[in-house]
Amino acid sequence: MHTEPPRFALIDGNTFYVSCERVFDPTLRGKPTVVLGNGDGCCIALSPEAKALGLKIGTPIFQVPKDIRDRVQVRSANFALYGDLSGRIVTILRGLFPRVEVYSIDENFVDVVGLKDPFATCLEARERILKWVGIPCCAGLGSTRTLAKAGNKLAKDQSKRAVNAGRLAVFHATPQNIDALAVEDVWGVGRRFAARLNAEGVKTAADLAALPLDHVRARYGVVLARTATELRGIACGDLELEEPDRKQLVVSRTFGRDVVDPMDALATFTTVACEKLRKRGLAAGALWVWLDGNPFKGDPFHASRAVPFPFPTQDTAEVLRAVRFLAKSIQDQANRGSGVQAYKRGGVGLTDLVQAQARQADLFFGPDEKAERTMAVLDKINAKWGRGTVGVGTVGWRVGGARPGERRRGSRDAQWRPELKALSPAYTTRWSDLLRVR
DNA sequence: TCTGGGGTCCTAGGACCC
DNA sequence: TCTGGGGTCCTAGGACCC
Repeated sequence: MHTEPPRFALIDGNTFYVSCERVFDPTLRGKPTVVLGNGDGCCIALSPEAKALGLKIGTPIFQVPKDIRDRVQVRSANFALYGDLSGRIVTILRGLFPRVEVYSIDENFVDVVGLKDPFATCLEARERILKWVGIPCCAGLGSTRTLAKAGNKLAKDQSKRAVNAGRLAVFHATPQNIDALAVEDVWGVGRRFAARLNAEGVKTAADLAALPLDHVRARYGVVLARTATELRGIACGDLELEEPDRKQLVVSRTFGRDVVDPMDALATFTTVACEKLRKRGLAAGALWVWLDGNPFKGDPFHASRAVPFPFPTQDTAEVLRAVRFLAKSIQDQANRGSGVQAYKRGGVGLTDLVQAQARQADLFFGPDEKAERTMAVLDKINAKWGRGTVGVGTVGWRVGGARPGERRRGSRDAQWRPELKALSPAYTTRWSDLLRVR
């Protein structure tokens, strides 16, 4: 076991989505608050007060007893807002630390090597983020990223319910002080591994670190062996400063109700997927499309189709043609029996992604340059005037830019778009939603 | 005739993350 | 009535090739 000075810190926002909602709606502070996922379905974020009422992440809100539901504040997920606040936090961290790895929407790893007092700098980061963005954070320090993660969790535990968390919001984890951390709370240990580890008497992070590495390797694989090694203070990975290129890109949704004609939904997913693709400078070598029945009504229907493109493409129109073809094939198969199949979920996946610049044209196939220039213009217009201002084909467009949950009356997309009843304004990313100060 | 053995690619499933 | 979405990596087994 080594006790090294900290090399990394993990800084993250406490119950991030809830905290974001509270920045612009202070009436939520101190009240049990939940943020719901797509279609106002499941709880995806809970304030501590909501957790205290017994609510759990992932629970469908309609299953929560009414007397409890009446006591919680509910918001629909507002990812435009969360993403924007997340970016502001990253900017603050870049001003304090030499290297920052954006790990997720609410977590950042930073490099603390060479800082005079890493603990104090983490406290400073916490202060600035609280004051300038309004989000309370915790920080974990460690000589490996896994230990920094562990420290973050321990900081959360020890600062819970403290009115002014202060120094308690930062914790330096070492191989010697992680016995209070349950093994299921270790980064890299999920439900399955936790159950198996518990069964062999491994209850804490310290127990896992003490397990012989070849045993971990043989029973659980190389990934968990790395985790165990990192808990001992031996780093197996550094910060990842460059986001690696995506290998696949998926857009899928549960529909607001069962729909018989899923094409409008799939066309919308295709449009969004291709926009993301071009934004990243990638092209898709293959496509897959899938449709599901409603498992909650006992319909296990699932079918998918895939097709490669002759040449990796960025062209929404080309992808859309292929999506229509595959969807029709699924529907034909589904309707061959008795009755008409209805769908509750569907998705579009782009795979075999490559850098668009690096595509090799051959004698027979190359990029459709005219189509791709058209797409570039389309992206520019949508960037300026809002997503969905212009598009390809018959997708349900909306002038001025649509937000999730906004329906066009009488349009076909009203069939599948879930209605969001409690979406907060896009305070920071939409001029018309700016807060007014009287 | 020799029916072995090693390499590679693909896919499906399982595990994890947020 | 209402049931989240988007990723990665590893491994085992089969197909295929030489």
